[in-house]
Amino acid sequence: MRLTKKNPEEPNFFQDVWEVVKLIPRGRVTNYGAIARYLGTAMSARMVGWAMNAAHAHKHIPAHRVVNRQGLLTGKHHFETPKAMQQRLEKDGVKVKKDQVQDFARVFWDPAKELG
DNA sequence: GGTCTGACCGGCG
DNA sequence: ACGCCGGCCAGAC
Repeated sequence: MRLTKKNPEEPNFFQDVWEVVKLIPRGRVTNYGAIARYLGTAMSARMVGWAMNAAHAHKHIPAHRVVNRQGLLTGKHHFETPKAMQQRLEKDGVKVKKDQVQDFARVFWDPAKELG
């Protein structure tokens, strides 16, 4: 099934992404693919990133808690300043070094696993 | 309306 | 470890 506007019955894809992102606990991070899998669009991880871009303009969403599969802060250039993402993560208690989340495996939060 | 791009991912050589 | 490729799908041009 597709979560697009072609299927009006399905909830809005962006909204789903944002809700999941809001549920990320403080001090934890997740990645685009995990969110995509949780929403049932495993191969559409790119759309999650694209949704994050839209989210940035919309409301206050902890977009800094979403990194790529390696734990790299690939989206930092889309924040107010390139350093904002890392600063917010460190404020959450997540160590970041050279755009790389430290102890990534440990702070990783998988919605499909945590939420069911 | 074809073509390219993207805050990605997994697989393969 | 490294690079390349195909897949996904919404926008921009």
